[in-house]
Amino acid sequence: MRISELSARTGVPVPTVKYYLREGLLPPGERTDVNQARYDEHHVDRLRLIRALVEVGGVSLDGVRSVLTALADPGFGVHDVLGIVQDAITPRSARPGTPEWAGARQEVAALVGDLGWDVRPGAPALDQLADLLVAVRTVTGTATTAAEYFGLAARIAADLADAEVRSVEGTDRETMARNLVAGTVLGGRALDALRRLAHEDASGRLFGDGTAHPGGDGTASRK
Amino acid sequence: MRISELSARTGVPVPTVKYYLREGLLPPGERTDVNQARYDEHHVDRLRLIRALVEVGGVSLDGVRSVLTALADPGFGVHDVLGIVQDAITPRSARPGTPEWAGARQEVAALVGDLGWDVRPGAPALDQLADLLVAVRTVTGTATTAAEYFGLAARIAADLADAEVRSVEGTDRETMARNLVAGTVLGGRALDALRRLAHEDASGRLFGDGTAHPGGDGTASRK
DNA sequence: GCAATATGGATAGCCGTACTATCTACGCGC
DNA sequence: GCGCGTAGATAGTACGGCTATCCATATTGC
Repeated sequence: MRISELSARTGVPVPTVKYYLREGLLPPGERTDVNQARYDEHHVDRLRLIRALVEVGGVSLDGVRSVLTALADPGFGVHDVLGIVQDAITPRSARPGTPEWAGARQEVAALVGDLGWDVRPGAPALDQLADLLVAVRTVTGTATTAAEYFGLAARIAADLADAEVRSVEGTDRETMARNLVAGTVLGGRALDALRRLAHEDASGRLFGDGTAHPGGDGTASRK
Repeated sequence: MRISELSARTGVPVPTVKYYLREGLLPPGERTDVNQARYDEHHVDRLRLIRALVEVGGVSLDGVRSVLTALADPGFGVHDVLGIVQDAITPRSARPGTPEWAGARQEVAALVGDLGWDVRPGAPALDQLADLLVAVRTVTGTATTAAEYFGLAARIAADLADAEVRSVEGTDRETMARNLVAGTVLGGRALDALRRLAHEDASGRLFGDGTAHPGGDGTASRK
């Protein structure tokens, strides 16, 4: 197919497709002439994955590029691809170097050790957790420990992660890796959105003033 | 205190503090002369909250502004403030209007109804979940149902949300609301980071090749 | 008392990200 | 054979979040 059909099938404007080609997010089409190229289903899939990661997952184009590169390279196993996508979506820590940060980072490492999780010692998520611990202490003015603040969420995350990772098992490497990427990025957003809704429900039961939003019957039951 | 001390106490550069003042994120200091103003502890707290939300929480300045406005207005109850912060941090849906989206949105509403959650029918997180369902179907090429895809995460989110909301109870409105805001934003990031680590652990057990982490920062960028 | 520095206020400029527009030379399809 | 589509290149745009500069006035260290 030509670029206009690629655009029509995915809903991505032609100039944007050209831009992605320039940026190396899409492999060039098969050249049939000096100013003609042909694209195939693989391009459609790629483009759909890019848009899902960017629009719904909020991943930067730079992050998408490194993920796609790893996906396309059979030298990377499924587990390697996961590490790469995590590095691509984890914000880099802003304030390493202060003593309180170093302490927080230490606590995080200890917590992860206690949980028995086998993760890269340099995983950026560890730094991010240190950032978060510092931030929550600064904002609340309390001396919350890592175990207090992260404990419940960590146990819950372990259960969920197990189920999610197992759910992609069983197909070929490419499909597993792609689904693991989608699961990591989109699943993270989903969990966050669900948590917000659950917060709203819980907050309404605890702090609500009884004025149910129009359409509700005012009873605040659950489960 | 004067602006330089405010800057020193929070680590925020003076020009940025001025910018926040211009943008209405910080209330003006108490004027003592034609070109002198005084700031107090309240400004320090505000600034720390702003930086936590922006740097660690990834919230936009626009979102921060609406949150701070609601926090400062005693007319908003704790539950109202939560709704406002959620609206501020939930990305607006990109593709409403297509039939598949409408169907997904319908399914999401049904799922939330089944769970017995009492949430605003127009909560943006519901639209976001519809986006996610459409995206995951597009990427994987399967017809996953909302219950399948969201079910486990929803139950888990409910447990966690309950504990989190209860943990802010018991102080004055201002403190509760502030901690609920911080809990929503920072707690969401924390859960996401923990989930990534748990994914890494689970993936290593299932897909790992046994070669334990040999350094490397994992980034595979270009340009 | 006085120079050096800081302050508040305003305006303008910068940087990165992600596109979007325009231009050119050529090919395809009726 | 003529108009639209295409590939490729270059340039421009929009937005968010700062950063720099300027000015008139205050404060501070000596």
